[in-house]
Amino acid sequence: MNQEQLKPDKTSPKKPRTASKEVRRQQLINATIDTIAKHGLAGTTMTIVTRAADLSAGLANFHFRTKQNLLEETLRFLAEEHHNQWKKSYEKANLAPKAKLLAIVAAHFHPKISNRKKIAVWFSFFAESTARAAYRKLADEIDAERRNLTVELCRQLIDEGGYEDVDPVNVAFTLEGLYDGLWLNILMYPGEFSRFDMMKRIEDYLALVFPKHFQCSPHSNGKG
Amino acid sequence: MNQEQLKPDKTSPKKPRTASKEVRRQQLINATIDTIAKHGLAGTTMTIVTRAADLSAGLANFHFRTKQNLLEETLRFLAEEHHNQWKKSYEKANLAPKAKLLAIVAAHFHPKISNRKKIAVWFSFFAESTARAAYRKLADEIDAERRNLTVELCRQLIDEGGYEDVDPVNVAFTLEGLYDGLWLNILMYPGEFSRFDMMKRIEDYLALVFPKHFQCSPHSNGKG
Amino acid sequence: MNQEQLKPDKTSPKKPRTASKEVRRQQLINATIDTIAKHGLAGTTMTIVTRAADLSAGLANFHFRTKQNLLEETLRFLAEEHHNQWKKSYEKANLAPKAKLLAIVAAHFHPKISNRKKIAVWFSFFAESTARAAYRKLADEIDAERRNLTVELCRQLIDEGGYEDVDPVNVAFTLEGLYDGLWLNILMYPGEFSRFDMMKRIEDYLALVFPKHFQCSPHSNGKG
Amino acid sequence: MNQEQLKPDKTSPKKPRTASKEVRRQQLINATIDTIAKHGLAGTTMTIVTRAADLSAGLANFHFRTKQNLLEETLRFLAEEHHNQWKKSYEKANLAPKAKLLAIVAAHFHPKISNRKKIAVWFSFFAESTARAAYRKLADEIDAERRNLTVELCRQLIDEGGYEDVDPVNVAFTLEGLYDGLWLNILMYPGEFSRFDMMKRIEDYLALVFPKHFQCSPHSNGKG
DNA sequence: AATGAATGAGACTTCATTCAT
DNA sequence: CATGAATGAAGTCTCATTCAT
Repeated sequence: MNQEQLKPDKTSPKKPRTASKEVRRQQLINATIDTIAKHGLAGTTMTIVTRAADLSAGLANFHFRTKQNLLEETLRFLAEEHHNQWKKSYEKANLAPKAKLLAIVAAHFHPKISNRKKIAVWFSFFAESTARAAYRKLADEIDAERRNLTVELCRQLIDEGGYEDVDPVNVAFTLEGLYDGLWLNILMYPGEFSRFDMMKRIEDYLALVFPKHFQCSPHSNGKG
Repeated sequence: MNQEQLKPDKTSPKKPRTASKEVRRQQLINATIDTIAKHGLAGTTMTIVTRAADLSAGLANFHFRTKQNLLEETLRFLAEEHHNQWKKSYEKANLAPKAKLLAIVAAHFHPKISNRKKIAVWFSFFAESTARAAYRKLADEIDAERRNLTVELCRQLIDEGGYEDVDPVNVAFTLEGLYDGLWLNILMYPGEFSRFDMMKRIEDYLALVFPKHFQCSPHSNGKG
Repeated sequence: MNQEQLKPDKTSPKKPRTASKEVRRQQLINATIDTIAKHGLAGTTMTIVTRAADLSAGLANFHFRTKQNLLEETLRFLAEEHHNQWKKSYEKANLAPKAKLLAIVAAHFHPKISNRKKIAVWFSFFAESTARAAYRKLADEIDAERRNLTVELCRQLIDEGGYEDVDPVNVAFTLEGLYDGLWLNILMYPGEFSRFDMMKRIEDYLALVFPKHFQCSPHSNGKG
Repeated sequence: MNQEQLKPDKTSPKKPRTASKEVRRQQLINATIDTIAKHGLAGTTMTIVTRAADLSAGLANFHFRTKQNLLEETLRFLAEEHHNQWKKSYEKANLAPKAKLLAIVAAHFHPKISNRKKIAVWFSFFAESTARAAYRKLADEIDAERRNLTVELCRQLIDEGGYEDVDPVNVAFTLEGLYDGLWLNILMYPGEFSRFDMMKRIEDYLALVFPKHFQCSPHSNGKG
């Protein structure tokens, strides 16, 4: 995994005492993700983060100035990683609307994006969003762009399939709700759901809305 | 609202110096909910909570022993309140499966249950559930009971309507995912969604799955 | 044991809700002794004491005004109990000096006086005597009277036996030192020494000083 | 005295902001000894200790983690200091048993070891030993080693002098009792006894037990 | 670029004492 | 005489941040 490579090998006799600004920043952000996932946002202290990064307390301050800033940069990193993930698949030219929609769904449940650790971090920030407007603003921006695209793709599917009664906005919001709800399942019931269970559940919903484009998959026990 | 009545009027010359254990506990739990909603779990201190309850710092310790215990009791209160809400409607005898299912949905979005303040608290606990097993256990228990009932109701609807391809377990989990995802919307986009928008979205989904029982509602802009 | 009788039977359905001032005071003093022995002076709180006495927090305040006062009264009780013990035996008329001296020794190691619980309390007060002059004053007074008597008795023994080289003051101080040192042994090595071991050790010393009056007892393993 | 040198001069414009771990630890341990002697164990707070050390409150936690740990390390320091003191004199090769025994006695009453301040600390820990097993264990270990040596030395003296009726174990325990009892005298009657008074009293006892080895010193008033 | 001792504000908690009942 | 909820000062400990090295 990415952050593991960056973390210096503890068994090696020496670790390099200097590294580039970017390497250190990423090292600390990865350690922050690990720590929030393990101890929760309330249990995340600079000491734990810097120890997880195998760096000194002073260095975190040097690179991020304040704890609050480190947290915000961590959220920004996750947001950008997420954004890049779906943007990359989505922008492959010549994809049909159906394939583009599925690309967004797949990105959402890609293991790099939707592992339990990162979901834990997302929900920590969601939970604090009432208290900290900065978090909500950040989360808002990426959601809005993706949702608008989803609305557009649904419109195209409606055109293609002639689904007269379907409201594209409604479908897009329901999809967004499903994304988050299923993520929460991954968080709360660790080990019970695979990414494929989740994607299947989304596709089953799409099959109901757009039956000419998507097929309802065969029964399963719903637990993967 | 309840906690407002309990909070003594600060302008009155005297407040009663003693009250029953139950009154004080509820007063503190209500103040805890207010505080988490306003400051987040990480920003919730005993000082803020007790000041919000207009009580002394020592009293919280007297009634709840530790902060952690107060938080857990607050979560338990919310869980029980939620549980009572849907159980009450659900148990009205002679209700058809469709009506029972709708009763559960309505309970989930009842203003007493799903106002922004309480949802903020729920998500705070969800976020910490990785770090604190006690939270997950509590949330688990109420979810499981309701989900099992939903599976059973779906099974009855399938029997009644002959929906051969519908997997009741799958539907139940998707519904649960939707509940949480829509709650998150209420949290993240305050003021944009009414409880009726949310319920309509659920019913639209049910209309797709069980078309003989539920009607898809007419178009809307999805924003309430 | 004394304090056990005073402590109401917890299994009885009712305890008398009122009792005389003296009974309650003694109940609380006994509970204080138990608590200091068990938790140390630093770990002794009014809550623990009153719970041990099976009484309410307010009552201790009613009877003793402050915690400090309760502690001092407890020390005074022990001091008086100790004083009465040796005074009673000592004052039996017609006792010879040797018998009187032995009476004082026996009183010091009487099970009512020198059980591990009470010794623990004594040393707690000794330890704080630097910080709290009141404790030292109290302990001083009883010690001085007894030591003066010991000096007088030694003088009489010296007269009787013609021990020319013996300094009665020196012997008295050494005896006092031995009393305390042996008490400390009882405290530090619970279960290893009986009162008879202790008294024998004192008598061995007296046999060395006053060989015509006391006999050195036969060898033992020194552990009782 | 040692701790005075370590304490920076408050009137100097600057004190060094950093020092080695060992220096700070010793500075805090010395301040702890001063504080216990002055305020008693129950009156010893971290605030008082750190102020006495002229250091910040947080630093004590940084170096000792908890108050309890600081107290235990303080006791350990005293125990080791004591142990080193008698071990050093004792191990001087070619000393006769008599000289070795006197070396142990002298170490016990050496001003570095048996000043009133440190004795106050010792008795504070003795008093709490019922409540805190850790204290007793620590005190036990050093006592046992020294007492065993004393037994051995007595045995050698008995051989040399042919004291048939003397039980070496008994003498050793009596000596230990005397040590502690005389220490308590130093604590309770400050200014009344010199170390020489104490040592003389021990030697008088030894002269009674081993008359061929030790001489009873001439009379004194027993008060130094 | 990096360390880690040091600070101090503020968190949680304890506990002697008060007081309405 | 008795209770026990309530207070609030003071205690221990945490932790983001600073700074000399």
